Amino acid sequence: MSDFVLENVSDFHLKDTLECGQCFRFDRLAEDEYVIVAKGVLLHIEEERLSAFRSNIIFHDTDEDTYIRLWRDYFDLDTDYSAVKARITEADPRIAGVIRDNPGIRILRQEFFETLISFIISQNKQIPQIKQVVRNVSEMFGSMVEVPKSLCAAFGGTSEVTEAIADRVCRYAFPTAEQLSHATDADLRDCKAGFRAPYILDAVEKVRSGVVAETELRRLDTADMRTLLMSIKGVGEKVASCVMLYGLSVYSAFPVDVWMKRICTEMYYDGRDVPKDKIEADMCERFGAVAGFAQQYLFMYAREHGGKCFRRGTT
DNA sequence: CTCCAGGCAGTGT
DNA sequence: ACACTGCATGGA
Repeated sequence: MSDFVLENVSDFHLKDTLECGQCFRFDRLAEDEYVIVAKGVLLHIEEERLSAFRSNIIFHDTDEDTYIRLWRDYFDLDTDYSAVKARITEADPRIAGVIRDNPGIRILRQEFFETLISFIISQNKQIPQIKQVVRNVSEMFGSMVEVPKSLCAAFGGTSEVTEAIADRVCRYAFPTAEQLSHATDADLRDCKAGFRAPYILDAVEKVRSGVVAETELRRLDTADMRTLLMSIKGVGEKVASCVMLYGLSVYSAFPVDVWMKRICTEMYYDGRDVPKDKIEADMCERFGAVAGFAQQYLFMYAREHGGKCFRRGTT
């Protein structure tokens, strides 16, 4: 199978989109080359930067039909990000600079169940550790995915999966609710989920039994959607917002975590300490239907700038 | 060693 | 309504 190439794409930067904290199922091969596992498929993807704002995107070993069926939706390529950016900038002109620093971030349209479990795992953990636990869970309970030929070639092999690939790349899809229903508390602790193990079990049971069903969630308005999600143990305000934004593509959601609180108190409350739910309500009012996009640009900004300051302070 | 990490549930006022 | 604490695990 040959590659599918999307030429001269704007508002798309693979690295920033994957590494802005919304997704945990990718492995980096090189600066602009990644392996992503989603929708039960392993994607070997590469970006060729033409300029600061334009790229070719190479979907290795992918035919056009698969691109249309899976990846166009996953990477949100039908959304006009210049319009999104215009609406954000209209709501707060100061964010223009933040967007200019990371103009290629997109909100991935990820799968609901995987997003739910992943963000339950995310609480009180750092991103590399979240990735590791999600990978452990996938390897223990998920199905193995097919490794494309281009990936073997990238590792110097011909067609067989080498040790190097197995080591660098997760080759297991995230498990379905049915598959995860076989997990015990001890299994999940072996995956290093720690105290989140019972939360995962509750989420799996509610999804598998239909108490929390994706189709029903999508029918509900955002308030009821959020309430239903929060009926799961281990799902609070922040995790519910993340599941809505990343796993159900509700772009009016605005997750507020420590980073978001940090930057919002600086930008909007003159450094005063404001509760997170108040911040969330205010930002949703300000940014409306594009709040989720605004949050993602701000998150990247907070992590880069805030992170640097902290590292300078401690070393 | 201690402290903290994309929080949340449980318990106390 | 709000403040405080414990929580598994690993890295700084």
